[in-house]
Order: sequence, then C-alpha cells, then structure tokens
Amino acid sequence: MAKTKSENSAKMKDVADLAGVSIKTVSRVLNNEPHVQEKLRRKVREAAEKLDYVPSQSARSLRGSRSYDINLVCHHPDSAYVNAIQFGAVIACQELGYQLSISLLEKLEEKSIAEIRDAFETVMRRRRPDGVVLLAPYANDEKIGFVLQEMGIPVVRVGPVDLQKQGLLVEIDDYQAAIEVVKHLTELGHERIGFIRGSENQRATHVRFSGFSVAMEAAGLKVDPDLVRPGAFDFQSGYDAGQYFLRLGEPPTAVFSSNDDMAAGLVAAYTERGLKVPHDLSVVGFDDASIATCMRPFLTTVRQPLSDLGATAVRELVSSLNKTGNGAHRIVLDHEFILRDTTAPPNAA
Amino acid sequence: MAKTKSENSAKMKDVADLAGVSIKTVSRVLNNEPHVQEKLRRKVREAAEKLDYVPSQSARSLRGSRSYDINLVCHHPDSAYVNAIQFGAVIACQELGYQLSISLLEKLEEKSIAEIRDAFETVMRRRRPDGVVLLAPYANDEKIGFVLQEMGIPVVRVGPVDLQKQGLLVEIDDYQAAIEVVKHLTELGHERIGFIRGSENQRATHVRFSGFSVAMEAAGLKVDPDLVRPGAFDFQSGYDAGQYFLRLGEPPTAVFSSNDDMAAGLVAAYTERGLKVPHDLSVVGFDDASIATCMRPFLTTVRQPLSDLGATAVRELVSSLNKTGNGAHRIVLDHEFILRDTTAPPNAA
DNA sequence: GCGGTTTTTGACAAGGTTGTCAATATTGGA
DNA sequence: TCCAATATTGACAACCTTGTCAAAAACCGC
Repeated sequence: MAKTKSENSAKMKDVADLAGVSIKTVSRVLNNEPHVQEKLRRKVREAAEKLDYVPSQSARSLRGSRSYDINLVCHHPDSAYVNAIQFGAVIACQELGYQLSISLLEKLEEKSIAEIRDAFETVMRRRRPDGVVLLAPYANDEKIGFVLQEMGIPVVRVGPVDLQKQGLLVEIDDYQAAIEVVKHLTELGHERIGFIRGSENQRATHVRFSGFSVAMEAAGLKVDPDLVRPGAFDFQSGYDAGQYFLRLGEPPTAVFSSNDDMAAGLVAAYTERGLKVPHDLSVVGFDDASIATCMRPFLTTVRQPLSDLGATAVRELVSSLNKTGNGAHRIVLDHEFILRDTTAPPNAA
Repeated sequence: MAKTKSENSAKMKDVADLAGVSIKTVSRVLNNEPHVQEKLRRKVREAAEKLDYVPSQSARSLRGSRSYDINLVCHHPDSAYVNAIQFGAVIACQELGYQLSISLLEKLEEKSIAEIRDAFETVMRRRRPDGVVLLAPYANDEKIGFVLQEMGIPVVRVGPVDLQKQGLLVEIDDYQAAIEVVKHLTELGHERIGFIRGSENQRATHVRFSGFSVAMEAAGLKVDPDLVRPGAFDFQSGYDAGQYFLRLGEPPTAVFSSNDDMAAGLVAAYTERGLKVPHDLSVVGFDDASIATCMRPFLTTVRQPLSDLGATAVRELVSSLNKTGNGAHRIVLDHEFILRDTTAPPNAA
C-alpha cells in the first residue's frame, strides 16, 4: 500500500506534480495559508494523502523559522513529578505536530550566567527549539530566564514562580490549596499542626508554607517553629521529620507535608514505632502521587493535575508562537483536595 | 563574551573565513574526517571555539544522512521503569551529541501492520531519527520490528526479547536472576513458594517465571499452580494477589513477585491483616525501584541497572550507526541480588 | 469595455550543511 | 630532476522547504 522505502518518500515536488500545481501552492495548502482556491486545496490534500507525503522537518526548519521542536529542560528526569508533567507534554506535542525532546541540565542554579549560557548554547543551538518548557526548580531561576530571553527562545514555566518577567506560566494555586489543607485540619479540631518543608530552592515550598501560615493565623492558631521541619521532597526527609516529631515532648497532632513522598516517610516513621495514623497523627500530603494510594492508610492529599500542567504548558507555548503578542500570560489549573484515610480528629478512635 | 543574538550566530562560513580555509575543510575537521593537516585542524578548532560555533542540525540532517536524533518509543512514559531508562538514555545522548525525543504510541500491540505503519510514518518521517530505542512491551513486538525494519530505521531493544531478528539488544539476565531469588528462598528453608506474574504481554514475565520454575524443580520442589497468580506490574495487582494468598487454606511461606510494585502491594495486604513480613511471609521483588526502600520492612529484591540499560542502549545504537555491519549484538548487564528485610526462614521469630 | 484593485498563483532564491569530484600540493622512486 | 602516485584542499551542487516578489487572473465601478 504505502511505498515506505526510505529512499523514495514523496517530496513536495511530487505532490505538486500530481496535483498539477506549483510547489509553492502545495506549501500554502499544507501550512493552511490563505490565498488558495478551495478546489485546489482539495486537490493538493488528496495528492498528499495518496503519496503518503510527510514534510521534512530538517528542510522546514532550515528554511523556515520553525523547528517544530519543544525542549523540556529539567534537572533530573528520573522523578515522578517531572515524569508526569512530561507525559502531558508529550501528548500535547504529538497532537500539535511538534516533537518533544529532553534536556538534562544539572545544578544550573549554582552556575554563573556565562556557564549557563554555555550549557544552553550547545543544547539549544544545535536544533533550535521553538520553545522551552522550564520546570521547577529551574522555572524560578532568574539567570536561566535571562539567558533564554537573550537567546530569543520563548519559554513557558511550570509551577509557582515569583519572577515578574513577562512570559508564560502554568501553575496551580498552591497558596489556596495550602489554605484548604489547614482548613480541613482545623475543622477536625487540630491545633498543634506541624509542617514539613520541601527543597528550599523550589518556590512551591515557600508558597505552600506561606498559605499554611496565613491560614493558621486566620484560624487563631500560631505556627510553632518547633513543628516546622526542613525537607527535600523525598521519602527519607519525611521519615527524618517523623523521627524528630516523635522525640518531641509535645508532638503535633497533625502534620501538613509539602509533598506525598515526605508524607509517606512520616507515616512510616510513626507506624514503625507502633503508632497509628490517623489515630496518633493526622497527615496530609501534596501532589496525589502514586505513593498516596500505595501506602496504608491511603493518604489524604491535594491533587495536582501534573500531566495537564505539562499539556497546557505546551499548548500555551505553541499558541503563543502563532500570535504576535509575547505578553505575559498566567494560567491557573484547578487542584483538588482529596480526602482519604490519614486524617481524623485529634485522639480519635 | 559570546555574541548570543540569535540572528548572527556563527556559520561554518564564518569559521572558515577566520581560519583562512575553505568551508569544506571546516566541515572535515568538525566531523573528524581524515585528510586534514594537524596544523589546520588546530586553526579551525580555535576559530570555531572563538566564534562559539554550533552547527545547525537542520542543515546537517537536510544535507547529510544523520539527524542526530534518537527516538525513544514507549507506550506510557509515566512509569518509573520507563522513566529510569529514559534518564540514562538522555545522559548518553547528551554525551554523544545526540538529542533524545520521546514518542508515545498507545496500544500498538493491538493494531495491524498497516495501522502501525501509519503511526510510525508520521512520527518517524517528520524528523527522521537516526535510531529508535524500543522498550517493553514494544521491544518484543514483531510487527513493530517489521515496520521499523521496513522503514530502514535502526533499532535497539531494551529488556528480554525472544525475537530472533538481527538487531541490537540490551538486557539483564532475568532468567538467572530468578534462579538466584529461588536459591535464596530455598536456602532459607522455604518450600511452598508462590509467584506473582507481571503483564502477560511483557517477555520479562515469562522469562522470570521460567527461571523460577526451573530453579524450583532443581531444588526438588514443585510449582504449585495455586500459588502462581496473575499480575499487571502494579501495586493493586500485588495487593489482590496478597488477598488471594490470605484466603488459601495452605498459604505460601514465601512469594517471589516479578516486580517491586506488586511486592509492595502484597506486603500491604498482609500487613493490613495484622500479619508480619517476613515472619508470616517472605517476599522478594524485582527491579529495586524506589518503593523498595520507601516501604517497611525494606524489600529484598533484584536490582536492575535501569538507567545503565538506557545509556548502554543509546551508546550501542550510536556506535552501530558508525559501523557498517548491522549484525545482531546482545549485551547483558549485571543485575544484583539485594538482601533487605522481607525474607527470613519460614515461621521465624 | 476599460483602467484600476485585489486575489490567486508561480518562479526563483535562500537557508547551512555535506558529498562529489576536480585541482593542487606533497611524496617517493627512478 | 622529473614523473607517477598519493595526500590534501576547495568549488560547487544538492538536500527540501519557505519567503519574496512579480505575473496572471479575477473582480470592481464607471
């Protein structure tokens, strides 16, 4: 059916000949440009279909201004968070006729502008991506934003960002979500509520903590510094925080962990000591990662629509490429509080 | 320092002018081709360095035969297994000057050759990748292999594969690993050993089970069909298997789960019933995924060097592109039995 | 039916690299 | 020293598309 020998795949010229038009007209039709009769449009489309014509990206991007390539820049793709976002991004790219490629740039936040420039030059200039998706913790890095702007590459950031630079941003309302978590815990009757922070270089850590603090205050409770622990968004740091809480004379009755992995570690620490969650401690996580339902009891948490974030980021980026205005645009996706089994009134049965 | 304005990035012509040679000589030097004096080589390299020259991939792949693009084809990138392999693949690509792009092709195994061809045509012909990394369960799919061969795209497969087609393959010795697991359990004194299978469309499931069966037989034990349960490589199916085992009149004293997620589900099922692992049941997983150390007790398992598998796959693929011989090549990476806390002698204290 | 607009179409160049092949420089042997 | 053979270098075409601009066609009002 299809002539698939790699050597003789159809070119635009072949389509043009078959349709009896010029090569430029084919180009116009296939790129949905105006100024072509409807009749010719059909003819060209049929010819392209018949010949299994697929445009050559190399030629397109060499001559045109587009590469139809979106680059996802992250620090460590081997993480469930990055992975879920990437998943959505790949799907959106495929829908839009783009290709997603991955760049791994390590410890960029510690580097100088010149070094960052070098790192990006190689990766970005080989095949000039039409845009870049920047994930935490790089999304909020000023130097990286500067370098990319300097290179003229459009950027969409995913996650909470405090950079006021113009640009695209896709996020959830971490602040509001944190407030809802506290509301849930205070409504259950908790007053001694602890908090486990995430990595300090991620803006999410600060935004969630800020929502936590404000909601505590609004509920007439004060944030006890002894109940606020550092963390690194991983299981181990949650476990460590748990052991710390267990040593406390007056431990918290509830803890809000800024992500699920740490919440799981926290629960593990309590469980190991023979204590019961939520009887002895209520726990709320953040993300609704897979571990939330792979642990017992099931974790109460906030769902972040991660793959939607990735897909939306790509769609916004591509749509911005077609518009002239490169103004700032911020999109907030819905989060969802998910009530499961790790929260209960203090000292409940 | 660097002129980074996107408009005036240096071209090969600029390097040639600065070095005082022809453009073709620059091309030769930068591609490490022979027939250039050492003196000129240096000169060209210096000029390129000075101008921050980065070759244009579009031009390269338009004219030359290479696209410097490796495509990772998978069914669902949002999985820890795929993710870890991808991680290694990205790193290797960056080292070698290649770019890794991701294709998501769903339910390909259910489709006809014509449909598969269509799916690949679009993805592969836009920007012809120099090669494709095929992961489970697609690695072992005959139709996909056929289509890619037909399109003339080199393939490296990752994971156990029984296809005898010529081609590159990177895997661990799943069979031997399974034998080691059984050996460990029988040495502890277990005789009633259960097995949880993975997805039936993954070759790993069959190879691991086959190693399990053979080792059982070698130990003078017989495989009790009642103790072999189906699974889907996810937490839930392990949990379900656990509930099944718990209903059994004569339950197993040990279970070999063909991956860690299912092992974790199995442990959760037992723990929920108030039973203790490894006292009431010994459990061994497979993969050494992150969950293995995020569960309690820590899971005894077999480590698969997933990111190494990905990196090795890419390196082999690229190296094969430079050689003429396209013969079959099979690389087996080392696995490692990891003794943790979920195994003990039957009915031990 | 005619001059002037507007819409539709096509010819051709350009984009930056690599392959081909011819030209030039170098080497070795007689 | 000179010729043949080899090593090095460069000129130019080719890859396939899109942008520019001019030509052709269609349309308008008088």
